[in-house]
Parts: sequence; C-alpha cells; structure tokens
Amino acid sequence: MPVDQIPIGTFSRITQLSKKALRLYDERGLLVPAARDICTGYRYYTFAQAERGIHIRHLLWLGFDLSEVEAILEARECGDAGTIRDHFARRLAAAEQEVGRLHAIAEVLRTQDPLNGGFRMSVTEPVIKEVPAMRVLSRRERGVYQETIPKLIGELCAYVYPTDGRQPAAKVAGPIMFVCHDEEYRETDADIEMAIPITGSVNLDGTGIEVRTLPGGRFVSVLYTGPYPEVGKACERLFAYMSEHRLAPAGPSRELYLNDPGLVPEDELLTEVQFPVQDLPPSA
Amino acid sequence: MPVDQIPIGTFSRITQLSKKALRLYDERGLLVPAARDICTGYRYYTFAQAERGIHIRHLLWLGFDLSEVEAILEARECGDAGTIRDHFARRLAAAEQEVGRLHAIAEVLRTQDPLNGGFRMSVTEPVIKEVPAMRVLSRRERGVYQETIPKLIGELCAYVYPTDGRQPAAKVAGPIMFVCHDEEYRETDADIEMAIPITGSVNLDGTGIEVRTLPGGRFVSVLYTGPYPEVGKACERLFAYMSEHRLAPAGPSRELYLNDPGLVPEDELLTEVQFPVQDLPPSA
DNA sequence: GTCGGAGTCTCCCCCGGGGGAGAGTTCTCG
DNA sequence: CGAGAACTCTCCCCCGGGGGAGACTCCGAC
Repeated sequence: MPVDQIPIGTFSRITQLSKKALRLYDERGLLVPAARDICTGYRYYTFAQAERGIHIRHLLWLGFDLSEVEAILEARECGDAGTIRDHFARRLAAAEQEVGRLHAIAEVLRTQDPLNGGFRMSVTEPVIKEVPAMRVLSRRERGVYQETIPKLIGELCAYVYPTDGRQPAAKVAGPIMFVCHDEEYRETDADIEMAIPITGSVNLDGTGIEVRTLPGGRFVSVLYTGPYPEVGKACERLFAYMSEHRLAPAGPSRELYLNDPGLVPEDELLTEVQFPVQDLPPSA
Repeated sequence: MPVDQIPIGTFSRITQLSKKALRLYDERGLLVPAARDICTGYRYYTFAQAERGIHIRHLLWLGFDLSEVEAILEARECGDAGTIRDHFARRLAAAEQEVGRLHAIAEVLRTQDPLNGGFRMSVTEPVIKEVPAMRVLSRRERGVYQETIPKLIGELCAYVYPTDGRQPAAKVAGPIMFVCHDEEYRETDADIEMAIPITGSVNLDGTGIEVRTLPGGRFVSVLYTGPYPEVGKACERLFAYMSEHRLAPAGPSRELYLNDPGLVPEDELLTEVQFPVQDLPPSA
C-alpha cells in the first residue's frame, strides 16, 4: 500500500473526483489535503480521506450542492440523523418534481411540430408571479363573449385613441385585458369586463366607462398562442396546474391580449391568461 | 396598444424572460433590441420581437442551451425541419436518460440510511473511464477464492515489503488487484491472478512471481463498499449498466482493493470493480 | 417646472466546475 | 546523473443567468 502521501492525481482516481473539483473543495474547506508542501504547493492526501471524498461525490451525485454536502457531512459526524433526513426529504421532493418537469418536456419534444416551435396553438408552462395592482379604464357589461368583447374593445379604443380629433382620454400603459367575473363558462349573459391599463389624468364623459384599480397579488399565468376560441386550453392547463400545486382561484381571471388581431394572423394571436391564486390548506 | 418602443421591463413581462437574460441575449446576438438609445443605452424592443423571445424561452425550457437555441431558430427560419428534428431527438434522449438518473437518485434517497452516507454496503453509479496500461508484479494460480486470494496477496506482499531485511523487490505504484480470468463464477479451480502495480526495476527470484503489463483501455467501474463476499452486487450493477448501454465485456475483470482489511472494519472495505468493455454493434 | 419614485444602465461576485495556458516539480528510464 | 515525460501549481475565461451596488434617466404628479 502506498504511504499516506497521495498526490492529487492518484487521489482523483481513487475518489473519482476531478482534480479541479478537489482543488475547489480544498479552497472551500470541504476536503482539505492532509499535508501540503509549503514550497511547491503540492497537495497530499491520506487514504483515510478517500472515504470523505467518496461521501462527497455520492452526495453531489444525489444532487446536493456543496454547502448542503458540508452540512450533511457535519450532521453525520454529530450523529444528527434528523437534519440529514430533512435534507433527503427536500431533495427527494425536488427530484420528483424534476421528473415531472422532464416528462412534460419529453412529451413536448415528442409531439411538437419542429417548424412551428410550439408557438402556434400552444400553451406555455404555467408560472407563478406577483402582479402589481394597476389603474385601468374599464367597461363592464353582460352579454355573449363573441359579440360583447369586440364591442367593448371598440368602445375603449375609441375612447383612448379617438378618431374624431378629441384628446385621448388617457395614456395607455399596457395591453387590453378581459376580466372574467363568472365562475363558470356561460354561453349568454356573461359578466364581461374589458380594461386598459392607464396612467395619468383621465377625462371621463359618462358613457359607462370608469376608472378603477385592478388588485395585484399572486397569479398563475400561461401564454397561449392561437385563435381566441381555443383559449380554453390555456385555462385547462392553469386549472390542472393549480390542483397539482394545491392552489385555489382567489378572484376573477384575466386575459391579456398581447397583439392585435388586425395585424397578425389568427394562429399567431398571443394571449396571457392569469388566475389570482391562494394556497389551499393541506388536506390529508 | 403601446407603440413599438417597449422598454426592457415591459418586454420582460411579456416574454417572461428576466431582464438579466434579455441583456445577455442582446450581448450574445440572440435577441437584439430593435432600437437602442445611443446616449442612455436604453434598449427598446418591438412587439414583433416578443414572438422570438417566447420561442427562446420555450426552447430553453425544453433544456437547450443558448447556442442550440440559436441554431434551432435559424434552422426554423430556413424551414430546415431535419436539423430541428435532430436536436429534438437528441434532447429527448438526454431527457429520458436524466429521468432514469433521477429515479435512481430518488430510490437512494428513499432507502438510504441517512447516517451511513450510502457508504457501507453500497455500490456507486457505474462510470466509464480510460485506464492506462500498467506494469505489475503478478502471481497467478488456480484455487478457491477464499483461500487462494489471501495466500497470493501474502506472497506478493512478502515480496515487495520483505520482513526478513531484504531489499524490496520493486516500488509499489498502486493498490493490490485481483484479475478474474474466469468467464463465470466457479467455486473451485478458479483462475486467479493477483497483481500489484509497480514501477522501477525489479528483482525476480523465480518463486512464481512475474512481471507483466496489464493492458489499458476503456473500463466501466464502480466502487463497492462492504464485505468482500458481497462484492457480487457491484458486478451485477456493472452488468446491468453494460446491457443498458450496449457494451460487452472485452477481457478479464479486475478488483482493486483500495484499503486494508487489517486496518478498517469489514463493512468499510473499499473495492473498485472494473470491467474492460467494447461497444456492441447496434441491433434492431 | 420640478421632484420623487420607478426604471434602466453597467460592473462585479456567485454557483460547480471544465478547458486550457504557462510555469514549476517530480518521477522514471537509460 | 541527466533528460524527458508526466505531474502539479496558479490564473483566467466559459456556461446561464441571479443578486446587488452605484449611477443615470425617465415619467407621472403636483
């Protein structure tokens, strides 16, 4: 057996940690060579250190980062099984979530038409985001989606982009939004609010348009690309996501129309669908 | 709709790409803002660019890196579906492999005793590595494992670490190895070679010890920790790995005894098991 | 007009190493 | 004992951004 004066290359072969990694662990204090030649700077390890090295490699392979590895090794020395179990449980949860994500990715890779980039007729992965409150110019009415929405949009646009030479009523600060006040889909008599984020002063003239503030908060959001009638796919996706993550709707959903039906073809229409959410208490 | 003069923050919200990322893509030429204020340096995007931004985000989410994203977007512009399909297929394979790895990780996280670090009685993930050829002092004999191996080790050790005051026969350059020349396990009459890597000159005195060179090449390797009799687990692991990766054994396997049974308890014994491998031709 | 807050700019450090340059050391063979 | 090979050292850039500092700029409200 070689004396306990193992240079880095040999130690690297024993532990299957790269020299680069070993130097890093030395620097980080995670695995400091037992001896160091003062004048040449050469690192020398002992055989006993190989065990720690292999522990480290194993924990890294499990997906822990260096600080976690350090914490786990320390806990292990103290015999503190609880801390380690915590780390393991967290890491396990993360790994399982990652598997879910990879399955979603694999599904897309298998089915997506390579040429359209998953863009047309597609729904992105839901994300959770904080949306600030915003002042909007709003028009709310009951009716049938296909008729009422374009009508209200027309009214709002006429208001902020007047064609008759009047001053614009306000400065537009974002895309046109649809706020859906119904709990469920209804063919007729839907409670429809269209809104445009604005800023600055406003001239109101009492044609049913009012200024209000849409509350901010935590939303789940997807981007949907494709014709409006199939935007429901995006909602389905959001609902699925919410149930997976134990979230409940906390208010009316919103759709943001990010481009202009007059300018782009129907299947390039881009809509962001947002749902305000709150945590559901964990149930057995 | 806002004029096509979208500052980075707004564009970030539209595309759900962070400002940091957008600045990086600008620098990398992946998504360069349509306009830039020369004196302030402010970036201004157009709405039309959002589509590209969302494409990029989608491809990144699929796990491509920036250069691949660039290649895919370019191929898409050219209508080159073949290239994209290639990328997708490769990425899909990688994702599936990653899922396998995560399952293995999850399994370990679920079952491993937190306090022993998966070290005792454990087998590491197989790795493929290049092993250089090495000169060894070798002693080969037929017999029963449990008897012959310790006997041969004793002879070799007596030879290189003489206790009778003679000069050591050679300089030791690595751990004691067992080379298994049998294709299959045999209880008796096994063809056993024990070897010690050496360097420098050798004094031979004809006691059945010879100097030879073990060939190098590509090996799959695992580290096994635990008592010798159960080292078979490591071999099982290697065979499973080889069949998964379409590899075939290309010679006798080796076991490297990395620490000393006299110094550490039985369940901390550390053994590296190596199999030389060659690619198997792909079959239907 | 002007003042404050929000937005933006650039620059630097961080992760966990890989790759490589350039210089110094150690080892091995003859 | 000497030459060359192999090993080691440090330093710097790369990935794909996140986090934050310090300075500038823009916009809305008064």
